[in-house]
Amino acid sequence: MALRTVKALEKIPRTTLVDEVIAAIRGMLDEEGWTAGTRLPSEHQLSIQLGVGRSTVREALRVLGHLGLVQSRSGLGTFVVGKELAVRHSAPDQEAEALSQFFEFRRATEPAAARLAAERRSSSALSAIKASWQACYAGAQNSSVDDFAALDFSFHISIFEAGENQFLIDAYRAVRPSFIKYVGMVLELGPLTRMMHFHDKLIEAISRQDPLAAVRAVEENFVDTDVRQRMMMLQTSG
Amino acid sequence: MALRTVKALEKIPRTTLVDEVIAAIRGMLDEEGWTAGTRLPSEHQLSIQLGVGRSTVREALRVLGHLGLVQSRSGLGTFVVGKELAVRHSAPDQEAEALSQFFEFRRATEPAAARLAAERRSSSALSAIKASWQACYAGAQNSSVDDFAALDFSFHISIFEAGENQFLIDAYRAVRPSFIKYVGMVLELGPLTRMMHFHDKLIEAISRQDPLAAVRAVEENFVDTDVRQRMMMLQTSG
DNA sequence: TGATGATAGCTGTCAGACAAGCAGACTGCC
DNA sequence: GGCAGTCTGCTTGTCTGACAGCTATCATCA
Repeated sequence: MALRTVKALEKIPRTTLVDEVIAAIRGMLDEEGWTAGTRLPSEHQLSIQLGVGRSTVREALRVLGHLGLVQSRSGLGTFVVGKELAVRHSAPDQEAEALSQFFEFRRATEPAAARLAAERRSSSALSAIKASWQACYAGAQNSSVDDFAALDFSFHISIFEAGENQFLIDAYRAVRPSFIKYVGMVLELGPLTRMMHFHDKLIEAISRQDPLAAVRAVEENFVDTDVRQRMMMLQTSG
Repeated sequence: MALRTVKALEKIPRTTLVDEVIAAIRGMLDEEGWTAGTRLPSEHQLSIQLGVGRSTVREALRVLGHLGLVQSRSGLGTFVVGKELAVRHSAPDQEAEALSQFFEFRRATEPAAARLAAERRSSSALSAIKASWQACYAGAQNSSVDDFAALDFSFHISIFEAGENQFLIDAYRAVRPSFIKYVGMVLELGPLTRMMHFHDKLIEAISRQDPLAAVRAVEENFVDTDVRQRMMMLQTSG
């Protein structure tokens, strides 16, 4: 179980300009008191305001549009669809809060996916799950934490794919970056053995098409995972 | 309950070029046998191949990147992250399948959101829920089906917001277009009365911070909603 | 052999251009 | 006065060309 905690030269953040603009506009939605229906500044104005090119603003707005936050209408402008969460509470341990929310999200979606997978899995989907699991298992020997988390994600998404629900698949795939980040964090605490066991049970349940057992396997994986507490441990130890 | 089924001039499709490119590339991921790690054609090549400008391709790839389907790396290219579902089964009634999947998705996410909302709702979040519900109720009198569906979505997303889980909020918001489409379809079958009742029970549960009752209310709303069967009715009646 | 530097192709970003959509003002007619 | 049609200015949608910065590859040289 030699997970190299390599932190290669402490990983320069290197985010893209578009992502920064996305974050900036999300921030505006929070703070400017814009309610649903408000018109945003035009792309041109935004590009000046933020000091970037119009194409950069467009790519950002396109993503926000697909997230359902804004809606662009040709000739009219871009409008706020929903309002963001007013205040991100508990600013001090924002990371811990996000981590906790992330596991809540998994807990909400994974049991449903496991059930669907057990109900519908084709034989090829089952092979895909097993293959991902093989790669995951092999990766535990000699991968960096992040690489292993990526393999673990592949395993989980393969279960969603076996469930054949495009909405759930899309929703889960969208959290891939968070998965890698947070699972990587938690992994350093070393709950690998239990996770391995859980994977085996889950695959077996899906394999014999037993939805109840699949759901149970997933839910057991979350039991006594008080993430916030772990986060504290991580913070004090690191 | 005068939902005008207006179908104003049967609604010209009018999709944007970027969305077509997104669909085209998703199709490629399906059919070209690209596995995770495969490099896509360069943006320049894609723009030629699809007969559009490079910025259009870029906006599409940016969205696909945020969906977690591809990943662009500066200087290297764009790579497939996960593989799409191999074959969308049951091509004949694809709409019915999507509708069914959509309600599966709601069923997976809404109970979790209801529970969180009941646990954490701030008083302002509760006001927001009640306000959305007022608008929704009023809209039932004199809105088009689509407008009403949009109001209903606002109501539901306000519950997610009260739950204060950014991952769930994002996931739910992303299905807004589908919500409006499919809820609009189902509404024409007229289960409005029951829905109204459900909304009342849910708000009450959240209001008195009773997670179990909130979850129960949401789940009752899905009981005996055999969506596929309804879809058939819709098809034969329309 | 091994380090070094040039190179070619890629994404990231920008600026400028034009088409098309839309609301509101404006004009001319009845 | 009322109204239909037109004009105008602003907006998004799309395309093009340009350049910077990144990276793997490969030839070059010590």
